[in-house]
Amino acid sequence: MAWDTEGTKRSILDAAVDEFAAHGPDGTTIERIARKAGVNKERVYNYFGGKRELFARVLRDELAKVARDVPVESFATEDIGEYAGRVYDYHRLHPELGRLLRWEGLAFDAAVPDEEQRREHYSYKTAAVADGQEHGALTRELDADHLIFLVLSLAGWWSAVPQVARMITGDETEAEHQRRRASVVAATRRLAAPG
Amino acid sequence: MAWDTEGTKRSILDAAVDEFAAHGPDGTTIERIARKAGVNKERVYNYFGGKRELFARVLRDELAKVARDVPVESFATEDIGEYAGRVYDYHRLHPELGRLLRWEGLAFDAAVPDEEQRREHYSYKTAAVADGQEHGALTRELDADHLIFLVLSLAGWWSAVPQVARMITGDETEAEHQRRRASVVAATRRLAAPG
DNA sequence: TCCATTTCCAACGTCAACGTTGGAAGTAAC
DNA sequence: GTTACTTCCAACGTTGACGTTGGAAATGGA
Repeated sequence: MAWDTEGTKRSILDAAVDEFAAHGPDGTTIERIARKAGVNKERVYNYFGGKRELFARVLRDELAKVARDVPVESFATEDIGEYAGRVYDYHRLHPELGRLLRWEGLAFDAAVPDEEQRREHYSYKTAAVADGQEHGALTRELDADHLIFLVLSLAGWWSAVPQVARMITGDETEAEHQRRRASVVAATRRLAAPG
Repeated sequence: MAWDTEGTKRSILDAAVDEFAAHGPDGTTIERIARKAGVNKERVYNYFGGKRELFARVLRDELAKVARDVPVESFATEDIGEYAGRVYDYHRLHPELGRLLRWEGLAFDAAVPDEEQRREHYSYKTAAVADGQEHGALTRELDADHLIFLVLSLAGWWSAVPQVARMITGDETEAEHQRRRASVVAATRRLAAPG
């Protein structure tokens, strides 16, 4: 039987996303990742170093995905409310990213990997808001960096404390998800409207 | 030397808050809690059952504290912006609660302890918003449950993903905290303003 | 076909947390 | 001071994850 190095790496990464998102850096074991991927755990150490490095790699990959799937140029031309709706949709469809970010915030906080690169990633979003403000499409009452951050909070908080969301709003039926999305869009527009 | 059962329990609970907030349910070990409290771990099992029960107890205590320290009756008479500011302040001063809630959301989600009691806790807040809406002090564009939830998101997101906040807004100086608080208050008012 | 290289795994020693137990030390009632 | 009870801990066996190692199986070039 032929080797399939790339396939093995892919299996490991896929399993790692699941495990890290589900159990976090501490709760995840290399053994489970390896078992789930159908390989020996030595492969994980050999290909990706330790747990920490693997976590960083997984997070980097997921951030690349969201940047690809929910792009934004400028809120001078794009509706920021609809953007927030798309972010909400993304979180709902791919809960992993948000979970990974929150695990990271809880477990690491300081000493985040790839910090410089990620700072740049966010600076594009801030620039898109600043551009919208300059063109009069968004309020100037809030600074651009805070405005984008708060918009992300409206879209992301639901999955950050899902148990609280459930206790306040009731169970997560499909109808409730629609209602939530509509609230996120409406709230974002209220937050960002000029004048 | 005399026994001090209550004191021992207090020490354990205090240590448990620190450890759980810092490391979460998985990352926390009963051994470390016991060591920090200066007692044998058998005491922990004897007084509080296992790790899970202790976590539930700690969270319950912290929720009682915030309910006491940031009370609210009705947003018909109280400014919801200032309320959000107080929630922000509370999170900044007592990061434990937010961290515990996020650990809980990540580690347990379904199967939250004391769910009924906590649902009631939140229903008071929703009622305060509904009252504000009935008196024309708050917008009716958003449902009361979603509005309070989103307001809490504006106040809480900063500590939920502190690393993201840092990358977007820069380091957490005292000035930056002031700016954040002001943004939370302003954003909440924009979100909730009637008409 | 032979040999160097790469991929892969079973098995290992180490370490730390789990939850429990047997009994010592302290307290209170009589 | 004897008895009954409570508080406390040292020590235990068990389990599971860590990261490593020695070598087997597969590959590809000479």
